[in-house]
Amino acid sequence: MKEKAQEIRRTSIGAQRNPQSQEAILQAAEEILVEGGLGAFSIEAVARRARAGKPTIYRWWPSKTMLLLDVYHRQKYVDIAPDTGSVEGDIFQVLHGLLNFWRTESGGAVFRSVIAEAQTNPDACHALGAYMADRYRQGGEIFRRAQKRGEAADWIDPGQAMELIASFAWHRLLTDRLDIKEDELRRVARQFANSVKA
Amino acid sequence: MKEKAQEIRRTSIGAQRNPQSQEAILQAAEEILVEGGLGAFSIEAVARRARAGKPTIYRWWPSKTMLLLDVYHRQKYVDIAPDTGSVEGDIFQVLHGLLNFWRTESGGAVFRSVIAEAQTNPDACHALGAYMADRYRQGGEIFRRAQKRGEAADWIDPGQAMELIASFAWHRLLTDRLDIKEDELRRVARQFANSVKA
DNA sequence: ATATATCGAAACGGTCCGTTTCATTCAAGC
DNA sequence: GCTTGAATGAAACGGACCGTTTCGATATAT
Repeated sequence: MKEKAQEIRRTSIGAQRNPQSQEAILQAAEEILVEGGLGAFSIEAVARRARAGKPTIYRWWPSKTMLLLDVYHRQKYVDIAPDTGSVEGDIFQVLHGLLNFWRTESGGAVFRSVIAEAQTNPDACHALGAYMADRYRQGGEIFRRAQKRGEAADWIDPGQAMELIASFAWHRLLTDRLDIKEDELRRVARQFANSVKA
Repeated sequence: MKEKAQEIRRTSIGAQRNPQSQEAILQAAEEILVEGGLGAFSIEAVARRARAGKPTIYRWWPSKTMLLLDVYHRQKYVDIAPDTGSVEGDIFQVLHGLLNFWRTESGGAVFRSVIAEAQTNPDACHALGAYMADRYRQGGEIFRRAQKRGEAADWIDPGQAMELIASFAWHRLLTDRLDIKEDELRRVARQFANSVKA
């Protein structure tokens, strides 16, 4: 598991940022979040695992919160605006994709940590809010298409409709109930599809 | 603000728990959560504010998490199953009640802290999950009544429908967006009501 | 009267915080 | 080529909080 390259001590490469250290720090931070959660996430622990000095971390990340947000933004994206041809199909796809990603990849642990951090740190809360607003605007595409097809009512706010769907996924993530059965998830998707019907 | 009674030093009242200390500790814990959030919530801080000894706290609460959950369970309840005569009215009432309680009372700060704690502590997560399952079962009454009236489809799972509504409220709480305008909230209630229509 | 359990205060070793000091390494500028 | 200066990891600092132990004082229960 451990790479040889990580066992040799890194040192300065001159008057410039060492990308190997940056990568090692972000990597270590993510691993700690996945293995031990936000409770195990400390600058000391990250520095130890990355074989980096604490000043090196503090030089490039002003706080634990910012390092956490940086780890979060390195995560890969889940397609929040699939096009299956029907609203119900699209909604199911979004929910299935989100829950599955959070359950199987490292994304779940990282995102849980970001949300928890946002409850303590106003900066994290603001950053999270801005990011989510943008994603919901994007994801609202599902409903804009449905409105063009006449499948969704005009009074529906696409972004807000997407927020309701993501809210359900958040709730399952935060209560550790991502392992929803497929027929249950189909019923939820059906209900959400019903909610926008004309 | 500060009561005289809290300024005199409390002491043992014999071989039994001192209810004044218990009350002072829970009170101090709640105040700290409201004023400084979960980040300021430490056993040391609670002991200082309550003028209590740390061993006294640790004797009755095994961990910070359990003290937090105790504070949470002292909160007053929001009626999650009102009966206005229509599903849409009921849903609006539930959402309005929840958001308003979280915004104006101390309940919001405390609940945010519990959710955040649940992302770190499995005990808190399990306790929260069990509590929420029970509340959704109760709150599902709204939809059971609607089904009897023929206002809601039979394939709707009342508890699950209530979970979707609460999920939206959670999401607003966690992203610090409780100050939703009334007409927006009405649109959300309308959409949720639409989602259960036959 | 004695035993017992509680109370608050104080101090312990340990962890992590954010910062400072240090010797080392190497790019940039003269 | 030589000097300057920034970045690196290691070590140590004072401070906060952790969970625990010790302590003397208090008052119920037996």
